[in-house]
Amino acid sequence: MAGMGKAEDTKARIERAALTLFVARGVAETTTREIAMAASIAEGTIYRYFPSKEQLALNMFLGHHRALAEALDEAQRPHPSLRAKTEAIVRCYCDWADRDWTLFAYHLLNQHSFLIQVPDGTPNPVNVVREAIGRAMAAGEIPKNNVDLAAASAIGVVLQAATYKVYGRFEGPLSDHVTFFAAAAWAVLSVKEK
Amino acid sequence: MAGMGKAEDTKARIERAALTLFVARGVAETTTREIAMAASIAEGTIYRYFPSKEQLALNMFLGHHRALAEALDEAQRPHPSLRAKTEAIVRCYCDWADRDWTLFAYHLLNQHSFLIQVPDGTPNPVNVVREAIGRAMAAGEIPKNNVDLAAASAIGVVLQAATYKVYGRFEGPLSDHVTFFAAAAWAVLSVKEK
DNA sequence: TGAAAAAGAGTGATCACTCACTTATATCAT
DNA sequence: ATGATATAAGTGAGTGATCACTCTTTTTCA
Repeated sequence: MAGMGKAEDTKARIERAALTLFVARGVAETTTREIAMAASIAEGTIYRYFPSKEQLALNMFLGHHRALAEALDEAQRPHPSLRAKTEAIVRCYCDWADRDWTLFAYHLLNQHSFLIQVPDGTPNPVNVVREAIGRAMAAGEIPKNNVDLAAASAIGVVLQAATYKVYGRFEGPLSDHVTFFAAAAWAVLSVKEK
Repeated sequence: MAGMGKAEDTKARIERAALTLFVARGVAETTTREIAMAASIAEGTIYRYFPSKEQLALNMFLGHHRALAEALDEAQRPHPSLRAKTEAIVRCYCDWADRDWTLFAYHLLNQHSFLIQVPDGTPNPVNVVREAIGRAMAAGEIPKNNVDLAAASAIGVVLQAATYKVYGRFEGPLSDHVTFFAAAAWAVLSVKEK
């Protein structure tokens, strides 16, 4: 932990311990005592850095949510075509998953509990994809379908595979399959509804 | 509730109340007192029908899980080609979702907590799809890719759309989009990896 | 030596579950 | 039919355990 003060180190240890336990056992099922033990600190120390267990859980979710959205947006922006954007987004997403799998899995498995608490105006991974698709439909690059439906199905191609990796249905880095995911997502987007 | 004894009616009321609350607030966040109030019975009555809150939650999950798997298997069996099986499976799945949306949403949102507790040998929705895809690959009907990966991505096309309906990203019955889902899933399966 | 950080016993609230009891319903002898 | 009795269904106050969070004390270190 180079260049990290003692306090910041403690805070990071708390977050990492909480993250691991949240993924393994669920947020509600993880106690503050367990977090403290896993982080090798006292229970009270958690509250020097976070006002509550809920805020600790929410902060980590929102941090990753926003950062991922910004990364995806930067990845797709330079490319002119949706086909190229698709590949760039998929690659960026898989890289994020592989870089910090625990954080990624936490974000993936707890969307339903935190998504409603995302403040308005926060960069949003789904919106990045949705808007790129919407523009491509308007430009006639792909068939004009229901945008939300197309976005959901295309995202699902990658997201469900990631979910099954969380469940242990297969191993190895997600990035190994970037080409397949991109081709599959593109195939979905090319389908003409009805 | 035709042909339902008083006891069975009470049991059904408990299950329905629990289901609604579990979907709206989460299993861990729902108290037995709330379930009792919503079902218009006393808290103690829950324990005449279920040994614990956990078993109540697990029973409902497993019941739907097994029944869905059997329905999907019956839906795909008569069809010879994977293309036809795909359409049949997608249609069956969407019908189940539309028929009892609360139960469906409960199953969808709580897979990660219950999937590890599914007894070996239980009919499994994912396996039905996986095996159909595996046979089609062996028969040369579709390109020979990683079976788990192909299954995950194809399933994701429908499942993620269903998830976004839970989140309120769009409305109306899932069945309205059966043709699109089937075409999109088929497009994914037709992609040649690498 | 003073302020920041960490400790960990303590606290009040919550919650799943129990249990002694009441009420409703079914069974059956007269 | 009627009353007696057995069984099932339902009740809700009570209980013990748990847990997030607090507070006073102790340690660390600049």
